[in-house]
Amino acid sequence: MPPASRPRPQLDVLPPLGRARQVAEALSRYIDEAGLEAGDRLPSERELMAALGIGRSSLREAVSQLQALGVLEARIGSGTYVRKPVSAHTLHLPLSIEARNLADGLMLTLEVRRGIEVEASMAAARRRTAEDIARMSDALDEMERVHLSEGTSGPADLAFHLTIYQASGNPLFGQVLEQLRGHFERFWDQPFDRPDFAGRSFPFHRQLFEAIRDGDPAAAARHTRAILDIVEEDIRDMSR
Amino acid sequence: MPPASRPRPQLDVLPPLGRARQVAEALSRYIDEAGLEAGDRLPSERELMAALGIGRSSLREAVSQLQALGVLEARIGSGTYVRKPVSAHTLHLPLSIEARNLADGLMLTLEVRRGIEVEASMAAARRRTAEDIARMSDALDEMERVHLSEGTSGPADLAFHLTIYQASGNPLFGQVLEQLRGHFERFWDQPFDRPDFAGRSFPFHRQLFEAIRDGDPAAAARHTRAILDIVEEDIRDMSR
DNA sequence: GTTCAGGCTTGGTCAGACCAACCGGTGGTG
DNA sequence: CACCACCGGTTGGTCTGACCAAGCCTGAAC
Repeated sequence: MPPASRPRPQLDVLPPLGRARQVAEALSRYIDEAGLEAGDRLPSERELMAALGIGRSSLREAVSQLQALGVLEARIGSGTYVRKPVSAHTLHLPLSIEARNLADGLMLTLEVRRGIEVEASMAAARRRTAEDIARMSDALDEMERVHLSEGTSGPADLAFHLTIYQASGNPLFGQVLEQLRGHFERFWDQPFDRPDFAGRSFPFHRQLFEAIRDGDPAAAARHTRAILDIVEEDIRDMSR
Repeated sequence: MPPASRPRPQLDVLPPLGRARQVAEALSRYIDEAGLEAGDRLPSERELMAALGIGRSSLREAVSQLQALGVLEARIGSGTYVRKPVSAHTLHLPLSIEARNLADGLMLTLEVRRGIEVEASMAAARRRTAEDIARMSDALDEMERVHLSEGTSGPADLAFHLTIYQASGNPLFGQVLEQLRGHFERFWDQPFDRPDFAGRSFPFHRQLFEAIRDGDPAAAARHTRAILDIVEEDIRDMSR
């Protein structure tokens, strides 16, 4: 403690906790204020560390954290890119699940998926806007077109479901399901090798759309269950 | 194994992507194999980097990532500690939620919770064993006892729901919901300040138990929804 | 106009150094 | 004997500077 005559030589206490956290927050704020969206590029690390007045280590640790949180993606020789836009008020809640169980059973993940997927459909039926309906309708048309012309419709199917998650008004649905789907599909080798995989679920998609469009949560839940029940059956068939 | 004609000087391609990822995985494996649990201490950074044969930067970036994922916690002058045990097979799904105010974040996570919670109750109603029923019954009795004597029942309520997750036969439910609950309760400061919080959900718990015991998935889903609806209303009330 | 080689940029890694907070033992003091 | 101030070693936190490898981009050669 300095003498009374000279109370304190302006000792602004440094980071009470986590310099990397501060930097990560600064980057988040930058992403928000600069209006960066998914795919956009951040300034180079050298520029950032100069602008923030910090060493490269600190900058890199912050980037590393945001990378682990799925916010950023660094590509060597190219730059650092935004994967999902964030702001300074973004709250991160990382979940961890033991994947050993998943390896021998995607049925377990499918069950969790069903719960979330049903709830998302119900939320969409309650909150969908006119734009949501238009988006879903377009995606559904495209999906049916691809399905009829090619017999299968992997990406188009995903696109349709994404519009549903979007219509739910709760971004968490899309985030959870996106990753769950990712790890889900990684388990079997050729999800689209069987051109008729989950093909029987095809007609239910329009019913699901109509239920959401008409604002009928119960029907939306029912049709979502029907689709996932078919997926479940087909998985059982394929694993025999 | 030196090549016969020396077509290649053994050029094991280095990290295709992410050295930090490899290190983080190595640390996860170590935590698993060493049987470390929450609160246990890791070797010092100097030891780790020597043992792994890497520079400190790489080690620190990996630790930084695991820290962002809530797995580790570094305390300066003391060491690095485990917050939640993981293994090499642990799957991380980082969620980000844009929460201008707490109540919004609460509602968003609650919605996801509801989906999973309902599905877990239905699964439990389908698959519960005699031991499950006994466990649930005990937990319910204890919860009711605590509730009547103390007016509130946080931990006992959690214990009851855990028996449901267990009865579902799907470990993923427990894993996801446990963490979702954790984040959930961290959002507001004094979850148990209001002794009557979610108190109205009290009677529904026995109905939920009976539905699961009787193997009635539809009723189980209904009562689970009723409980969470009350939680939702109370959140709305408290945030006013 | 196409191709490709070489240089520049960018992220990735390493090494060494110093700082600040913490921990534990040591020795003095009551 | 109990207590506590002190001090040095340990540990995470940060900075600097250097080098590497992969992407990219420009410009010369064909």
